[in-house]
Amino acid sequence: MSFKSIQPARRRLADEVYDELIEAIIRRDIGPGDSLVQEKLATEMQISRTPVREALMRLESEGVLEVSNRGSFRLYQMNDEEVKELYQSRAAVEGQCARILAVNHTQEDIDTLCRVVEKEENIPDKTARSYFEANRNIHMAFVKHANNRFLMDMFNMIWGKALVFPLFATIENVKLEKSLGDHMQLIEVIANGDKTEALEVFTAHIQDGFDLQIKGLHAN
Amino acid sequence: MSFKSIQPARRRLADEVYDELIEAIIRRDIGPGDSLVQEKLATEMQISRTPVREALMRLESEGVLEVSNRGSFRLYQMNDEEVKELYQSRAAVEGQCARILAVNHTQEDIDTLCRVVEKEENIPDKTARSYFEANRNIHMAFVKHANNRFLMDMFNMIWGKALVFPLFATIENVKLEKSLGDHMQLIEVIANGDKTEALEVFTAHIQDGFDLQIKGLHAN
DNA sequence: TTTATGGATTCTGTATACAGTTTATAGAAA
DNA sequence: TTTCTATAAACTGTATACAGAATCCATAAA
Repeated sequence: MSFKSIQPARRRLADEVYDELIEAIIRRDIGPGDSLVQEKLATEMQISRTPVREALMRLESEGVLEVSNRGSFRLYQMNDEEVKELYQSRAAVEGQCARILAVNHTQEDIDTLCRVVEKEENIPDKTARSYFEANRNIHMAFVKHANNRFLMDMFNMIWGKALVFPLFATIENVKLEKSLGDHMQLIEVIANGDKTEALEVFTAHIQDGFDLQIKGLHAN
Repeated sequence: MSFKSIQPARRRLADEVYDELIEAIIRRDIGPGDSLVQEKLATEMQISRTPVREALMRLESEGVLEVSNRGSFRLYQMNDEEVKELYQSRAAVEGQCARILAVNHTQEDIDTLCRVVEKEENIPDKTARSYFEANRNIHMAFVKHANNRFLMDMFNMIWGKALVFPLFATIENVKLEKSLGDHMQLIEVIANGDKTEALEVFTAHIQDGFDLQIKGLHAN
């Protein structure tokens, strides 16, 4: 008999670099306009250019980076129209998850989701980053319970891109608690079992998030 | 004044390899079980391992390939459950496009879509590949008209994965014309303007496609 | 005959070298 | 001063070299 290996694939240096770059973007160590030069990053991390290059190309294919000067990379900057499109695609993924969950859920699913929401809504500090992560964790819980690998992948793609545009800084001046308090109603509509209603409620909730986002973007 | 360059990014050798590999998968030159060895592919294409490696890693991150022996790659094989999940994610993306189009379309959109459907439903030969491409082109037209970069990206991701599992061979023994004839009704429901109805009709259509797929998979 | 064990083989991951391309710079021409 | 041009600098893209990990195979031990 044989077990499947726990680590599905060998961990490559490129994966470390990938994670590190994303962390740096969230920390705002990498800002818009910064040119990401392979050689520089490589010497900073004390490795060769090869894995750095691989990580950069992956981030490009995911839409986080774009080609700039001399073929090197910089952060991709979204405009308002693209932010709208991003939220529409969120509604596509999470709305479908709501439909699936409405039709197909156990009492245990509901209980788990309740616990997640209760835990996450208790954010430690009122920074935009805490809000962002609590919100993401809650929404991720819904997607996870829908049990669909591809919807999960898409969710991660979308929330990966989200960190690109100046989310943290811009949203700081907006009432965050309001939006965070709305999540229980999402669980209720799922428990209710009407898939069409579930989709509409999720879509409306995401639309609210979009409105907040835009308000934040235009506040400065 | 300055124009944006037409080719958005420099074309890299890795991109060529990527395209070539996908073509090889569609042609069934690369089959399930085949081990894709970097050195072998590189010498065949008369280039070095570097760009080959980059293309393989990209296909892995997209879920087309998975790691096999000694860390090299092979085709990822979906099981029935995953095929179901794939179709659910199609419904998420294309259902949302239908909602967008129902609310927001011009007469010109409708006319263009009609032309596309008429043109594509006239497939030259009755091979599974022709059917696959006609069907994809029709559905792609809807997504394009929804004017959303991210939904378009997701559509491509999904249909990229679709070529992985034995779609062509398995579906050959199923009535293809039936499904291909249903597309006009999709345009009608959009023209009708009810977004909820539009989503339901699209979802049902995709569900039909799934049923055909499963029938084909189990016919041999 | 089956089960270990050591070593050859195969193939990847990472580093490095080098060529080619794009941008910046400085000096000449207008 | 402005505009062009040639040269240098900055980086990338691709090839190659090499170390190390996983697998296979042959041989020896049980």
